[in-house]
Amino acid sequence: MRDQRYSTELCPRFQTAVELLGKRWTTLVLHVLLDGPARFGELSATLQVVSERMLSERLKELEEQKVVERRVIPGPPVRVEYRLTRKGEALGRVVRGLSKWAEEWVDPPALARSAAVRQRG
Amino acid sequence: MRDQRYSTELCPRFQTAVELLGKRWTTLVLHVLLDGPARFGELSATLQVVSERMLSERLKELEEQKVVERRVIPGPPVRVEYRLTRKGEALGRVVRGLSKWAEEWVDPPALARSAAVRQRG
DNA sequence: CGGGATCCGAAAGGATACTG
DNA sequence: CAGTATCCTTTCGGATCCCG
Repeated sequence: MRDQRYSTELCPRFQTAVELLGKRWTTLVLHVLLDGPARFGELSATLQVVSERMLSERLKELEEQKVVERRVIPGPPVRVEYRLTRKGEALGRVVRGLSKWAEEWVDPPALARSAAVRQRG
Repeated sequence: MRDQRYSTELCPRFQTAVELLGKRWTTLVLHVLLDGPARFGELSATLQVVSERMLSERLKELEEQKVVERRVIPGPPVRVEYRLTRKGEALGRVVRGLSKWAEEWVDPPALARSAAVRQRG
């Protein structure tokens, strides 16, 4: 039965998750890190649509939430590697699920366009 | 191997999915609809943190993406019911996955640091 | 290389009032 | 009941410059 769970407080844990994945780029960053650890520069190069400022910000948030681990490799030049924690891998599986859903249900030509979106069988 | 897939174009389908779930409240709405069809007023009452304007906007987007179906029940009073489509149920399973992740990995005390729910005063 | 600090326009979203 | 319209504040995020 639907109740008041979401009234003012929501399920706090779920909300934390929502706010995390809800932020722009976060899901993309996680998706890339699913392929393995990467350095800041790599991430930045791979995710060219994401500015360095945003990338930095998102990584910091993910680190605070213990979703990614930041490892400094002494230099020079200093290198910094980011990798998913166990918690992050678990979240990554959710991201994979989203990715799968997109492959299965979102058809390429339609996208955000209006027009006729063909429904699958 | 990590490549340029995300350079400027990204995987378009995945990006569509990200933009959908990424919008504030969308995930919450889907989570509620997982419990079954609901009318606008019900959704609004359940999701008290979400303004009617936002709820309306998100529902319209979800409808355009064929994630939810809008059914008008003639009145008066006119009633409008929203329910997940098959596509929506599939996406809902992703949302459930996120919910599960939150239950399993997000510890309650940590939530205070994350931007709290905007209390309406 | 891997960021942080600042500025500023764009966009999201809340409050309120109104409508069919 | 199920939304719209309008206004106005808050936040987001891109650009740019700087630093260890």
